[in-house]
Amino acid sequence: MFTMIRKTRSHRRRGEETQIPGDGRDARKQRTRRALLDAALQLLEGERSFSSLSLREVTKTAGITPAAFYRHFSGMEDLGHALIEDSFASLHQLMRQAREGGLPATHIIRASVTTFLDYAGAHRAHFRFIAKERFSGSSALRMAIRKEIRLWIGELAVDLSRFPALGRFSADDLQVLAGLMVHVIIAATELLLDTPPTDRAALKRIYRDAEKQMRLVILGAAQWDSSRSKSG
Amino acid sequence: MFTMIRKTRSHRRRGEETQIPGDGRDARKQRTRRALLDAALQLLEGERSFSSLSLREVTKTAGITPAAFYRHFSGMEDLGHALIEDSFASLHQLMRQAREGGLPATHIIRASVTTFLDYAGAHRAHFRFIAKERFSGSSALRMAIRKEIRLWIGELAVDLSRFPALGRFSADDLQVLAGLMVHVIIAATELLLDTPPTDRAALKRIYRDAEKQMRLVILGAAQWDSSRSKSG
DNA sequence: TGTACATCAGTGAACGCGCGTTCACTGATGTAC
DNA sequence: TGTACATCAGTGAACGCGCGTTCACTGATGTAC
Repeated sequence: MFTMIRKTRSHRRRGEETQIPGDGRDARKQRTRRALLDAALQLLEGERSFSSLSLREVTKTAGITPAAFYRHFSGMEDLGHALIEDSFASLHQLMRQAREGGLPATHIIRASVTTFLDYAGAHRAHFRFIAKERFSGSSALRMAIRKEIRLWIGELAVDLSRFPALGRFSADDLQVLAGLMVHVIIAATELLLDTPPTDRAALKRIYRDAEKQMRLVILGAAQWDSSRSKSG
Repeated sequence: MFTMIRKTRSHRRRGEETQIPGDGRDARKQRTRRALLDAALQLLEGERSFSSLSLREVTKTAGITPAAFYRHFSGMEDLGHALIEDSFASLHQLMRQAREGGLPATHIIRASVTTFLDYAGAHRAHFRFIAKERFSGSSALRMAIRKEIRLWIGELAVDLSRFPALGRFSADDLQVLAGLMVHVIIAATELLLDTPPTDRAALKRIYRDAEKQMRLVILGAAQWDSSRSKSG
């Protein structure tokens, strides 16, 4: 009841000039939450896997006491799910940009591969977390990640269906094709994350090989005939 | 000096009829070592990742005291490396069989995919361990796994070079093609490991889709021209 | 505007627990002769 | 073959440590009037 009223942000009606903007109780809390997420990502940058992180070291890294953790998350599993949301929000943003901004019709393969790998390189911590937890996380975490990847494949399949050249593809086979493309990108991303950003030559090779593989897949797609495939 | 002499297995010269075969001190030790490896694999069957296993629970599962662990491994990291050896020995055996036994010239794609996925399904514990540690293991473990995968891709590239149809491929591009094929198989294997062996329909779909992807890749390869590719 | 009260993010101490590693030991197995 | 001695896989107790979680608390921020 009264908590509802409390939530209406009526503070900062006065003294606005002396108060640091966004430094209310809510803002502070959000900042601490962010600090916890960032602390976990930071600890994951190295060798460690999420399941080996302790609640105490995350709070220590974030600069709060262990008990305060529970003001934000019910436990480490909860924080893990928040990290997945965080990481895929990153990916969704990229997809939206690519769809709205529109990639060049020519060199569309190179542009797609480059766009994605650049983005992954710029969000290493998030993508590294996803790569690590995709197989070794808890069942719930793994399922959440797989759901997001399936979603991604589905969206790509829809995008692909708009290409006249792929008219011969059944809906089923479009999913298979999209799955293959996404896995080429995932494999390249995983390679990218294991390469120091300073090793320009290695990075270049990863980009080039991913592009070649994508081109090879598309060459195959151009020859594909769903009616000749067993269940397409 | 004398330890060399000791190692010559001169025991069981007498009393052979009462002694259980293979029950000497060495044999017992090997059996305990095996029990430790199996205990770790068993604990990894579920949600757990290797880095979250404790030395104590591995020894408990294996039925020995924690201190006895050190008679076999210097620590958990050491046991991890033994598990990788163990797991890839499994894979090498399959590769040798496939190369010697020879796959049918017709339906070779289906046969390859089926052979591999059947094998992975029959060695779930080993392949699950590899899938989990490929990204979330310690740096040394990850490197060991990547080395094995690179080796596998290299061997496949050599096998592929023998196909006259792939004559137009540069050595570089053969590696890229082999890499793509191996990744199709890895992606399917990872999907397989997350599917209960009882779900026949889901398994069938994984086999079918992997086969389609492989066919698509080969269709693309047939159209490929290395001389038209930037650096091939 | 000023005051009295409510909220609640973060504190610090405490708890019982499983951890990795060490150590002196036991007793079955193996070796020398 | 029998005996005396050596080896060493496995034991069980002990250690100090970081863990997750709980609790009563503090004090800055927010609200009511």
